[in-house]
Amino acid sequence: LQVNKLRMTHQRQVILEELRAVTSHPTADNLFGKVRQRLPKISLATVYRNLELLAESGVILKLETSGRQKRFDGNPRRHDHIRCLQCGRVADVPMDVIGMPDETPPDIAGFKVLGYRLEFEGLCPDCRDD
Amino acid sequence: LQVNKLRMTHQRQVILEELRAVTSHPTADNLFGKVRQRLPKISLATVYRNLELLAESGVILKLETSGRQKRFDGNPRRHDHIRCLQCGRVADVPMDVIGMPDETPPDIAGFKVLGYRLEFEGLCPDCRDD
DNA sequence: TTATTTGCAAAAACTTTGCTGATAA
DNA sequence: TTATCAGCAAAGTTTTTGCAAATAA
Repeated sequence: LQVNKLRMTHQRQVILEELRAVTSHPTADNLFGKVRQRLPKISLATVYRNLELLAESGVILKLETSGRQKRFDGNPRRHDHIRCLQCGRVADVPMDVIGMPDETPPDIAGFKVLGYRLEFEGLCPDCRDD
Repeated sequence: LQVNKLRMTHQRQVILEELRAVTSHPTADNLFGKVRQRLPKISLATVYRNLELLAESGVILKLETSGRQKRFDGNPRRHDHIRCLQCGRVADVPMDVIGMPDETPPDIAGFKVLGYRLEFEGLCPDCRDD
């Protein structure tokens, strides 16, 4: 990677690998659990710090979803998510599904608009009953 | 109000009034500060509990915005928000500004789609520099 | 009268931080 | 060699909960 001033430590490497190995948008704690299987001595603080740094560097994505804990995505490209109202699970929205404002106004309510965050909500395959 | 099984206690009344008196989308703690000026003995727990109950009843809106603390809106009608990346301030997006697809697909990635949350981000009038 | 609600205090849940020894480059 | 990083432990921040007394209906 070598982004910014980031050193590629073993821990950082493993965290990144584990995050990229799943599409479940894990929380810091989820990831801690996985990483710990490979690095039993790693601390939760290291996981938090690395996720934060990697997100700042644009290597990964920090999802500011609804719900208690933040979730992380190994794919830093801009894309939307859908969250299960029942179990909290998060999935990617295929990028061709929706058409967001192609012409987002440059100003809204006096704000200079820089972007937007679109999060769908619904019931995941396991939780939907129909 | 008399929604659900909710009793209209004095505290609940004041919390609701204070929330409706502003358009700043206050956090529970913000509101606690305002309410406390009228009810010095009220506890933060009461504010949290009431906001939760009022949101469940659909009387107010609980915004699951990005950022640390949740914010509340006295207006329960569906509308979008814009958040300042600098100071965290939240404002309403006038409802005619954007055109979200009214024909949201009923299914995305196997999920049954029930709704969506759209949050713009940018710089508020005080924080923008241009 | 009684199911809700309150205040208080404590706990829980999640995240950040200070410090010291370790290490990638 | 040295700026960055790790582990540990402690603290910080936000939210939730248990309980006994108070109260709206």
